[in-house]
Amino acid sequence: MDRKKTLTDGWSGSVTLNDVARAADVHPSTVSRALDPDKSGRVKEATRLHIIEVADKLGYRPDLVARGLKSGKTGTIGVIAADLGNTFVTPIIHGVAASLEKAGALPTLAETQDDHPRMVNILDHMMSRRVDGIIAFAARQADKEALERVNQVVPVVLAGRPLDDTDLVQVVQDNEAGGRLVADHLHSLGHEIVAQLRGPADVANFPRRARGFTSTALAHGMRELPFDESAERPVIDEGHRLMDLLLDTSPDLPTAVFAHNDLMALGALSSLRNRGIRVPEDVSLVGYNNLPTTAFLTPPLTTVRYQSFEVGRLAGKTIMELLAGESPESVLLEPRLVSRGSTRRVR
Amino acid sequence: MDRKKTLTDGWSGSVTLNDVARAADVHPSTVSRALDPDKSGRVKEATRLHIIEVADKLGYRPDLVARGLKSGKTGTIGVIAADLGNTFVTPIIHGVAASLEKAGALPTLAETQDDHPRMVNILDHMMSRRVDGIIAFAARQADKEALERVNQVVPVVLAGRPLDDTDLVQVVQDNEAGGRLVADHLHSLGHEIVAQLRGPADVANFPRRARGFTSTALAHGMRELPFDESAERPVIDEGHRLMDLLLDTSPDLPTAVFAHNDLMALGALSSLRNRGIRVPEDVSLVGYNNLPTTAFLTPPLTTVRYQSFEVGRLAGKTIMELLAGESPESVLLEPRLVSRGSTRRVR
DNA sequence: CCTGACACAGCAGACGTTTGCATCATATGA
DNA sequence: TCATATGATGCAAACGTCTGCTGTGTCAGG
Repeated sequence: MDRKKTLTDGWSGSVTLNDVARAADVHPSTVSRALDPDKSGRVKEATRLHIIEVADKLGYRPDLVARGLKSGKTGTIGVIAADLGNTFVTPIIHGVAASLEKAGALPTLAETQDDHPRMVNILDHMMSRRVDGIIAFAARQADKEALERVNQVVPVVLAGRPLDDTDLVQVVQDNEAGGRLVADHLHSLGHEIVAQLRGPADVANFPRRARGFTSTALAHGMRELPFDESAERPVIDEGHRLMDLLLDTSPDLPTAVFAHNDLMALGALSSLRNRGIRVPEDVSLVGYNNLPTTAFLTPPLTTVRYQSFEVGRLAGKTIMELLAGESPESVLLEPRLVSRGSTRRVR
Repeated sequence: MDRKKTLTDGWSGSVTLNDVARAADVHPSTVSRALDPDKSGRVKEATRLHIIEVADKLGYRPDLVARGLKSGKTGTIGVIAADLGNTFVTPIIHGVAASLEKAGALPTLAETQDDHPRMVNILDHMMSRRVDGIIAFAARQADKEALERVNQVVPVVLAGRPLDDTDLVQVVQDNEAGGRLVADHLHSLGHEIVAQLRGPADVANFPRRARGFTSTALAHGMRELPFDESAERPVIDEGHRLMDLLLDTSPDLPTAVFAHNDLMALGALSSLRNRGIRVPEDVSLVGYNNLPTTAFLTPPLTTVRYQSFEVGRLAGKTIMELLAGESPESVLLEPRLVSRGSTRRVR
């Protein structure tokens, strides 16, 4: 029953239901029913075939805008990222797009740049566009209330970035477990003096990683250097800055450093290099996210795999389920440590 | 989870022009005019202020879907990528989003996976959604006809990936110049036997890079090893495969290899490493695109800077100009070589 | 006072679909 | 053969916004 008209077969511009109706000598409503798979049982088979033939010949394509106005559903999901320049988000978008496509929906994209007023504007704009739902992987704690308010009207799913104290459905990784994995790993290599380069404190991922790491390090009897400075944004430059700061202010040198994401690890790496500190001979280094290119660094970066594509895919799936009236649970994905050359046994 | 509409908040989506009209005790058309900056001169100042006040109090938000049906403009630009998993496209999307936002438009995203039928489906779907224009950075030569047909109805801009023999507006880099830069660079380092790892032949970028490289190499009297195999897709694995193939089949070893993009260069790098061939001591390696992490490889990768963000930004700007009835020219950006440690002087 | 100009606001018909209801013809059962 | 059920289609009213036209008043000029 593949009666889909493709552009390459010839596309006449804007043929409406009425045009088809006139050409097929029936009423527009009959055309509407004939073309709707759900309703087509209510039209005589012969009429239906005739209408379909005429529609095809004319190159009719339904106007999804008009349908959206009538039905209240636009088939569009708003997707909100913090920073499209961060390669971490690409796989998430990728996953979302793949997932939505199955349902015939399309993502529409905006970027908050981690700015709360911008987030509010974007939500406002998307509501005006009557998106059917929203997937946000840009949530900061400050955005919570606005997101929850939107959720009264259309489903909202948080992806990649969790939020504390909210009932919003979330599809995220267990960041605390991730932090624990890193501490376990370093402990198993014999490290005793460690430090963290923290990501922004109001993006819940980072405090959670920190918490998991600290508690486990403590449990193992490791010493974590007190260093509470955190990055403005989780980017290369900030990793560099924090590493410099740590080296300049700390009386002791850690034998291992946990940077809260791979980009910050990169910055830390170049900071260390600049000072002639070798990785992993002098200091072991761990990142987070497992960006595709980290395996090709020298040394290859030990990191924590973040299933970004999977997060996106599940977020897309989840929002479609919400739209279908189901009640999907939040998802907490398990992290996995990827041990490579940037960490090494001490002593 | 309970998802009933609450009609008491600003985003309920149920406050219409009619609601405002009723509350302000005027006709809907008057509200429409009062709220339209262009038409507001046709409404008495006092009435206008009153209407605005009421609209604000009720939290009125125009329904962009209804407006779109009436006006034929949706404020949405279709953005078509080949592979959202390729980090090369992120900055382009980023640039597009930044540029559209200024005009109050929003990108809506789809992915062809470099498959022609999918491209046709996507175009079809986007036309149904009545996008105002389309930016494609996924164009393969096979897609040309379909894209040109769409261009009869709404403006189409090609970004990042050019097309041969078309009148479509393009915002791309001068890939041939890029290829020339690489050959010049290798020549200046004294290389005489070189080879290319080619990207897919039907993505115009790659043959152009090849052409620029080959002609300049020839002009410099360098010898290019005959190796016509090209990658199925411009990804890490394919770079690895091609490098293996070259090493297995070529009687001579090149002193320098030009991989058509950074990801392929990464693959080539690991292929070389596996065989104990050192970079750059034994073979110099050049990539293309200047992905953010290439500078952190060991050795840091010599590559060609592709201004992806700028391409996206200009593509967005261009399509808005087309929508405004202007006639923007195609843009050809100049590449720049970024010389780093993966290439070295021979002899 | 009358006429015309003008400023303001209402009216109603689109835009392309969907859908409850009405209508008509035909088939069914007694 | 009549009444009723059934099946197929037409009718028209929406969805929320915009806009050309049609009234109203008010005011100036004659």
